Amino acid sequence: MARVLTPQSEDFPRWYQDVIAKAELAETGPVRGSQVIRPTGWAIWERMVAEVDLRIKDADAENCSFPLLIPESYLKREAEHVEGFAPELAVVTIGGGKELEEPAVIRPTSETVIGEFMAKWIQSYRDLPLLLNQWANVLRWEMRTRLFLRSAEFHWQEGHTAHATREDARDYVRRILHDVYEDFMVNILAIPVVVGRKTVRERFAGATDTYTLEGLMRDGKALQMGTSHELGQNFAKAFDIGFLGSDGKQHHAWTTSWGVSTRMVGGMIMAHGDDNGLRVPPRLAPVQAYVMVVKDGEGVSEAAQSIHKALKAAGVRVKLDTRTDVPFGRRAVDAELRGYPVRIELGPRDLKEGNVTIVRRVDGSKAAVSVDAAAKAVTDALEADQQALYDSALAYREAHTSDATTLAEALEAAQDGFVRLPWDACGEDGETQANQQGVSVRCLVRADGSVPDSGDEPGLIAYLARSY
RNA sequence: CGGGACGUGGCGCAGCUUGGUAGCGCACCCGCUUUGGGAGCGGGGGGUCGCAGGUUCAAAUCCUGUCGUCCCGACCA
Repeated sequence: MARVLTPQSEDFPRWYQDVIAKAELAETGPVRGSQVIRPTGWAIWERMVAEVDLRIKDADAENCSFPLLIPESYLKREAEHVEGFAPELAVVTIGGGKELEEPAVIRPTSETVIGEFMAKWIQSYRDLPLLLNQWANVLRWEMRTRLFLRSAEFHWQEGHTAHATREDARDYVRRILHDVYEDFMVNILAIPVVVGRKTVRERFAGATDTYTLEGLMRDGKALQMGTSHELGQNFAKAFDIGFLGSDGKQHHAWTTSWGVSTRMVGGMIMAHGDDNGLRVPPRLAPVQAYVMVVKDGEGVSEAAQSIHKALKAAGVRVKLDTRTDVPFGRRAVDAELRGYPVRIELGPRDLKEGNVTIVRRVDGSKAAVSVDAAAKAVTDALEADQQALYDSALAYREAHTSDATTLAEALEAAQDGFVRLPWDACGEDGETQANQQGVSVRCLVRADGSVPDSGDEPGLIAYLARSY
């Protein structure tokens, strides 16, 4: 078999770029840091959107749309927020050929505009909670960019909510963290995640508490797959989001924000991909089954049509390929690069025996199955391989997670995956030292693995790793 | 922002040292033969060499300026 991609073991970043190019997922745009997402890549993102959106709605948040441009003055109202974002803002100063009275910032995130409007819409405790979400693109002028993982412009969903009490805000942030994000990542993306709390240093600009979901990529580096923040009353005070309580007194609301982005596409690629290309988890895959006519003749295309129909009827997302003028090898390699979970090959040779060949992307296995049993075999394979991908990602993570008792030990082990180190043995000074060596504290968890309410709880465990 | 490199058909590159008006691989188009792991042969289309200026009879090649991109570092939900 001809070598299509740079092997992961030879040069992982190169492999990553190769897959994205060869599978035609995306390429860089004309302006620095911008990216063009091609149909194959966008289809994967659309599936992510569909699944995450379902869960967001189950959490009772409603979708809406806020403007791309934000008055510059809004950003300045929350001190830490401006400080955090100022260096990466793009600002519009001219409109219609005239200098604008007030420059408009292209949104890097929308806490500020949404806060402004929440203030208008909330009068009473009866208006709370207010649960909003928007699917949007945002812009951050990043110094160094990589397709999907860190692009200047990227697509995401950003949820913004306001609550009457701190407890309610906290509960909601946790609900999003677990019921929306963790559930999606584990059950659809098939990526195990460490769910925890960010240290003060890694906290979102303007938040009081930041939570994260960290995945481990196949090169031993961690990737933040999503975050959820408690903003306390910081934004409520800056934007005057107030309400009259049942006690007849005026209060500031407690707000939250949370998001996942196109970065997850990069995470899916790096958590599951192998030297033959993508391995897209079946439940996520825009194309789950790829029906391929190997060669014409002897009723082959009729059989292909009927299998295509049967699979569709069984609820499988299926693509039919009858391009017999394109060589077999090219089509097989393309299907593997794109990570279609199951390929059904039909040719006169198999059909003579009443069979088709079923090829599974996860383990590369090939099996002859009778035409009648094909649909069932495909749905069974999809289910089994969803689990198989999760199991292998979990096994990889377990094999690349170690325990350390001292910082020095941890820094050594962090060269190849996660290290668990008692937070007491690390601390903020240790975190600074780790950062200097390219290692960061990804998050803090309790000894039982649950998410801490505060960074000051005794007995916390820090997860350290190199990261994207 | 500090250090390094590079801009030549769609992509990847050679040519530049020793100026003479552009070449290779892939991709693309046509034809025939092929098709169970990126097919073979033959034919063909497409670039004025990032941009501007200069030297020269003559510039992709030399000089100056300029713009852009990439890599390393710093920076970074």
